[in-house]
Amino acid sequence: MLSIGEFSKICEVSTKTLRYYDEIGLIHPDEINPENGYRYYSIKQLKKMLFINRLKSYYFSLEEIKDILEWEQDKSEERLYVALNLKKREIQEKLRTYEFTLKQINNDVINLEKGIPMMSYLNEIKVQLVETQPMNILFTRQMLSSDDYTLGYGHYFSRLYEKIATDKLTLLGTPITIYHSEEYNPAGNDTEFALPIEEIVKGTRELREGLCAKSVYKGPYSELTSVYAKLTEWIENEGYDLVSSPYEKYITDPTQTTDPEDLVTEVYFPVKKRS
Amino acid sequence: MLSIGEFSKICEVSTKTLRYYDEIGLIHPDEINPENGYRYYSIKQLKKMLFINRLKSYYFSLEEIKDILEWEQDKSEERLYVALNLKKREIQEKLRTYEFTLKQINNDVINLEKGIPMMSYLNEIKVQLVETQPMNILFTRQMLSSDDYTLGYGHYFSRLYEKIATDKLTLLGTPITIYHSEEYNPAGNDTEFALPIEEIVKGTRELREGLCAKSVYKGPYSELTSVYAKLTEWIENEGYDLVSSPYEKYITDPTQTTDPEDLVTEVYFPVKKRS
DNA sequence: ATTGACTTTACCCTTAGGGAAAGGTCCATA
DNA sequence: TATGGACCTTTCCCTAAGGGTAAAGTCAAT
Repeated sequence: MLSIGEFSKICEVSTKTLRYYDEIGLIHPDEINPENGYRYYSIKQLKKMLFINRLKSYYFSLEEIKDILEWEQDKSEERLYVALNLKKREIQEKLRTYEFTLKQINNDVINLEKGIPMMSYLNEIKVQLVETQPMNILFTRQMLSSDDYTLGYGHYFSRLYEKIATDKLTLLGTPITIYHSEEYNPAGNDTEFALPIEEIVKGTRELREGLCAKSVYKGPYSELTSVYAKLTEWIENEGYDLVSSPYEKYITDPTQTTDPEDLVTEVYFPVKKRS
Repeated sequence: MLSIGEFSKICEVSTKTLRYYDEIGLIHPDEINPENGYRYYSIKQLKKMLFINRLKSYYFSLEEIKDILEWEQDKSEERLYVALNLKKREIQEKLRTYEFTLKQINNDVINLEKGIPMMSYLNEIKVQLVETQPMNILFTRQMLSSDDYTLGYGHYFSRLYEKIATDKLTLLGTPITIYHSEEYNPAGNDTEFALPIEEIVKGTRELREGLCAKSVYKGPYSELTSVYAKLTEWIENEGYDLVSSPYEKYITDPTQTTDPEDLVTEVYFPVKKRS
């Protein structure tokens, strides 16, 4: 039997950690002296502890590790195989987002080298007042959390495209997203995906004409927040009021555009002059 | 002036977050109604908030962001440039560790496909009892935290190699690391780097001969913990006692080996039969 | 005046332990 | 046998960046 200090030394895990793992039920000492509460670990527990360490190095949470350790012997290998593959994908996803961030930072660094301040692009966002035409749109409306956006967009738009194809409808323009939620809510936003088409059929509605404050933005979708801010600022300053849900028109096809910097999006805020 | 809800909606930041940022002094509302405590933000604060959001997306901590916001206007661009480059390197480092982890997971996945259980390599670690010869070593001894290991190793060994080169000494074998710390301590371990040489000069000492439990391990250094565990288990079972500090001999040169799986390391535990 | 939407503060919760305090225990040496 | 130092115990507070909920106050429109 090994005292907690000895076991700690062998596994290269602090005694604090061992006590914590005991507390959360991840690995209990083989024996506890009932008189003084001293923890004693057996040599056989080494393997379990090393396994825990390995899973930790794979970024499994302690909760996940606890689950894995509780799987029955006969099914554990297959389930572990599945779990490892899932974790692999998680890490690959993280890698992708880090790579994207690196690109973004690089962009700013290059700009700074040229003497362009980081947030100066805000001043480049121009707002114009336009009168839109009524538009017949094929739509689908959903509650979407911000995490699902990238996935959701592809999914819902492709369903709409599919319907157009199977029903032999006539596409009249680029995709549109309408944001119905009054305020930002990380849990989920009421979002409508739409495609302008010619035919009036079931599943279409009219997007009404009217006065809009409009901005055209070239760059990654992640910057669109700034466009919204700019438009809000503008209508405030110019004495307008928002009268219905803002919407975005994707001029470029994100699936066809390799560099996010080349994406072009139009943002519309339907407004009327404040009375 | 915008209420916290309106400001929250425009910036796509929750009101909770805004209150928290107020609390930690990251961004205070432009005005607070002294009667009811309501927070009011000005349109001008939008830019600041968007800047904070951008820095957050670059994985700056709120503490770091607070610092950045406090830099004086005239120096801020240069300092921001430096900070961005530092953060870039941080992210690149994370990318590298994630890539390494992916490799490791893949290794286990492939093994599982072949029906080899994840921790079975433990059973492959063989322990033998050997009698070592005395060795004259050129050494340097340091307190190293586990984070510094990879950097430290390169650094200290290259200093030793340098000395051998300048003093025209005769190298007799591969590098050795001796672990003097009795127990594992994340804050820092007493670590000795050594190279066996022929000449007895200032800065050399004798690594004494004697009975050792020895294991040879082929694979990444990150698995060496298991070898230590295995050796500890072995000396326990076979009735030996550790009599001085364990050491490692790096048979392959890590700077010359591309695949960590090919690294070969010998681990020695100086022992004597328990009386 | 009332209702519903909005806001306030306050308190507890999250991960994976680290640090420190106060006290009990073990073992080897004098 | 006493004692000192190393080791062990529990308990409490702390981390970063907010989320969730409750209780209470406030605003604007009907």
